[in-house]
Order: sequence, then C-alpha cells, then structure tokens
Amino acid sequence: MLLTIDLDSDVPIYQQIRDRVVEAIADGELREGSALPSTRQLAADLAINFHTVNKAYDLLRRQNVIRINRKSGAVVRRDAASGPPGPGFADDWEPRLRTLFAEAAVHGMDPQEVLRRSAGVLDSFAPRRETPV
Amino acid sequence: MLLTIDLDSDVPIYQQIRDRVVEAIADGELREGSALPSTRQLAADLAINFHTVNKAYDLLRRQNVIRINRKSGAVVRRDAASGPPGPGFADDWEPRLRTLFAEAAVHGMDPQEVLRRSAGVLDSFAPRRETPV
Amino acid sequence: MLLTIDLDSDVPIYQQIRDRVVEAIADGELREGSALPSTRQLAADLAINFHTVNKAYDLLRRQNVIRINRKSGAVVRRDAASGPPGPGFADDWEPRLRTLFAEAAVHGMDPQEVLRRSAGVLDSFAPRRETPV
Amino acid sequence: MLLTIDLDSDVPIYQQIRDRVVEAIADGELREGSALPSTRQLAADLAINFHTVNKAYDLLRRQNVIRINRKSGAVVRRDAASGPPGPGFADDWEPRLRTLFAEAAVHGMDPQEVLRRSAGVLDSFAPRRETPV
DNA sequence: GTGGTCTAGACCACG
DNA sequence: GTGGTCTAGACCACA
Repeated sequence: MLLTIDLDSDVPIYQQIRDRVVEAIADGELREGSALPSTRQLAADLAINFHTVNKAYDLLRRQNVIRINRKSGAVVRRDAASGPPGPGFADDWEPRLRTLFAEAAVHGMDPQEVLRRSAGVLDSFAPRRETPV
Repeated sequence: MLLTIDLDSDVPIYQQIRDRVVEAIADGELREGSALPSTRQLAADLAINFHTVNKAYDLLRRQNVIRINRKSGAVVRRDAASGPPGPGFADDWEPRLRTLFAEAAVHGMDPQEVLRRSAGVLDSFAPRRETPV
Repeated sequence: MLLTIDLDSDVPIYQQIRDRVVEAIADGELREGSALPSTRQLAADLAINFHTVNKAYDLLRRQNVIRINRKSGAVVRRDAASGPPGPGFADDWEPRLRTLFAEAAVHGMDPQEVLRRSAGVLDSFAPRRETPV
Repeated sequence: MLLTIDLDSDVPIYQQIRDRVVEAIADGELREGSALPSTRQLAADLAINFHTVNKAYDLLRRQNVIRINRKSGAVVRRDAASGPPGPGFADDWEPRLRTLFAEAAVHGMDPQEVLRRSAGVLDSFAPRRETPV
C-alpha cells in the first residue's frame, strides 16, 4: 500500500494523507507524472470515507503538488526537479521551521544533534534529478 | 509585550501562545525559573478569553515546559540547559521534521538552502549556558 | 434576506453564494469588516445544507474575500477600497471577460451596447471610498 | 490548429471548445457559413474523446451559433453581422457581466481600468461587416 | 470509469 | 455558540 495513516492521531486524516503524499514525492517514490490512486480506491484501501480523500487531494491540488483530471484522476504535478519555490514559500515555511527547532532546543536537544538529524533527513530524500531540458 | 498572536490565523490561539513561549525560551528571553504573566493578565493584554490562555499554559505544563503553582503562577521549568530530552522526544519530533523538509523539497527548495536556513535558525537561538551546578 | 439563490440553476449553489457575496460587496451592501451570517444560520435561511455554505465560505476565504474566525464567524476582508489587485489577477480575469464579450458579439450585440452596459454595471456599484489612511 | 485547450483546466473540455469557437467567430477567424472541423477530426487533433467534441458542438447548436447537417457537418450559423440578439439574450448575459465585474471591483481593480480593458477586448474583435443584403 | 455536488447527521475543537 | 472533521449515501457531470 502506498501510504498508511493513523486513525487515532490528533492530526486530521486528510492532513496525514497530504503529508504522506508529500513525503512520498520527496523520497522519490512518486515523481512528476506519477498517478495517485483514485479517491474511492484509496478510500477503500484505507477504510475511510472517499470525501476525506477528496479533501486531501483538493488540498494537494491547491498547493500545486498534484493536478486533478476528470479522466485520469490525480497526477503528481511537481517534485524537487520542477523548479524553485514561489517567492512566498519560504516566508511561510521558515517560521514553522523556527517553531519546530525551538521545541527541540527547549527540550534540550543539542544544536549539533538537530543539524545532524536535519542533514540525515535530507540525505534520505531522493537525489535531485537534473531539471529536464 | 512578550508575545504577539494573529487572531485571523488558522493556527489555534492557544497553540500560537504555546509556540511563542517555546520560541521565547529558545531565544533566551525566558529561562528556567522565569515567571510567565498570569493567565488573566495575558488574556487582557491579548484581548482574548482567559480560558484560552489557560489551555495554552496547560499544554505547556503537559509538555514539561512550565510548572504551575497556585501561588507563584506559571514558571518556566526547563530551557536548553536543563538537560537532554527524554527518550521518546526524538521519536515524536523527527517525523515532523521530515514532513516539514519534504514540503520544502517538493516545492523545489534546494537541500543546501534548507540546511542553510536550519543553521541560521539555530544560530538565532541563545547560546547554551552550562548546566548550573 | 441578504442573498437569494436559485436551486434549479445549473450553477452550483456554493458558487451562487460566492457570486452573491462578491456582488453585495461591490454594491457596497457589505464592506470591509462586515460580518456574514454564520454557516448554519445562512444554511437555515436558504433551506440548504450547512456544508454547502461551508464550501462557499471556504472558497471566498481562499480568494481573500473574507476571513473566517472561529469566534466571530466570517467577516469581509477586502472591498474595492482594500487596495489594487494582486499581480496575477488580471491574467485570470481578462480571458473570462474576453469569452463573455465574444459571446455577446457573436449573438449580435453591438459593441457600443456592450460598452454602455459595462459602464452601467460599473455605475451601479458603490463609489470607491478613499483608501483609509 | 484552430483552437487549443487545456486538459488540466477546471473548465470542462466541451466548454473550452465552445468558448474557443465563439471567440474565433468574434475575432473574425470564423464567419457565417464557415465550416468547423468534423467531430472526429477535431477529436483526433486535440487527442480527446470525440463524444466530448460532439457535446461541444451540440451546445453550440443549442445556442444558435452553429448548425449541424449530416452531410456538410458543422457550419457557423451566425456572427456579429447576423443581426441583433434575441430578446432574452441580454437578460441572461448581463448578470454574468455583473458577476464578473463585481469580482474585479472586490479585488480592487479600478473601474477605469475595467472599462479600458473592456474597450480593448472589443477592439480586438473583427470590425462588424455590414449585414449582407 | 473518474471526480464533483449536495444532503444528512454525528462528534469534536475552539473561544 | 462558532467552525471543522468525518462518515454515509445519492445523484450528476465529464470523458
């Protein structure tokens, strides 16, 4: 199965689906052009309602991660090789990074350890392919 | 004012308060033993319901960041110098890091840029004091 | 009642709600800061499901027309006095204008008549207030 | 190729075809009596299902823009010189204009700018020929 | 077959 | 009290 979710998590299911898809793209399991399962198919696989999958896909579409086609379903629209982020992206992203790192700092995680783990996560992602000519 | 919040954000207010307090500790503005404003005081300053502040403080307490005494109010319980994180902390924290980084990767932010910003955020925090003897 | 919808139209109800709200703002019936009815209240007034209103409000929020606050509900975020459109707006808007005008042209409406009606519609809108200092 | 469509747009393909044909007539690229490509030909050119083209042509026929003969295929039935619009046309058309202009107003586009763009679009259309005697 | 819309109702999170 | 989430099922639009 492509992705797993935790029904008991306090993170909404549609958000978990979004996160798992984004991670799958970063990992290289999905890449630009890859097809996602149909909403009803994925809903059946995860034993959840198809509206919830719908909401997740709609969110991914609004974030320009996938495109949705009536005929062919959901398709990955961008991956790491699809070009640099839009101008406003970092402004939204870095504050969240700051909050996450602050949490680690307060709980006593060493800055070197934070950096080490950061590098480790980045290394676990798929190497960036060259931008297609 | 110690912390500012955005009433129109989609992030719940109590969560914003938690985040700001955590960041203030990481920044060194608050340290172990520092007193937080009283719930009613902070609620008045932020023009919000004091139950909301209560909820934020309770969350911080459950996360071992502050302790709450009836007499002395809310006091910072730990900062970066208060010792290493508990055993389960990284298991909860790193997946969130992974999700955040995956988002950056998918939107095309260069891994070097991610690392650069990570180091920048860590540098903006207060240097670790020695653990008090 | 603030707005009326046509259940028999082929235009989706949530879209009609969006259109009516946008028109009410252009007409000056609603302005920046005006509160919209709560989702469940409006749903009851229109005798439709609250999820449909929810979808309409969410669409308006994504288009920066309203902001939604858990406490105070939906509030108008921008009107004609809220500053010029974002850079991409005209690129999305003018093609739709072109299609609409082409339809008029093909059906034989005189260009002068088109312009006359255009001016008439614009005159029916509220005069632009000065941007608040 | 006469017309181009965007398979990823949220606008249905049959609607896009209709729009492009109407615009081609307004532009003067097609005029009364011009033949449209056969459904199968156009479907092949656009790499879409020919039923979709059928649906678009049927819509144009119902809107009195083309007529369809088994023998001669689809032929443009009217253009700007084919006489004034029917009595109900403006009643259907102007509300859509109102909605479109309201959107521009709410997003802060200046009324003068709206009129300027309106005139620009009309100028880009083919000049009206005299009605053939 | 695909996704989109609307209805209906339960339950929760937030303030 | 507000909006948000999830479930469930019917029906429609599109290709």
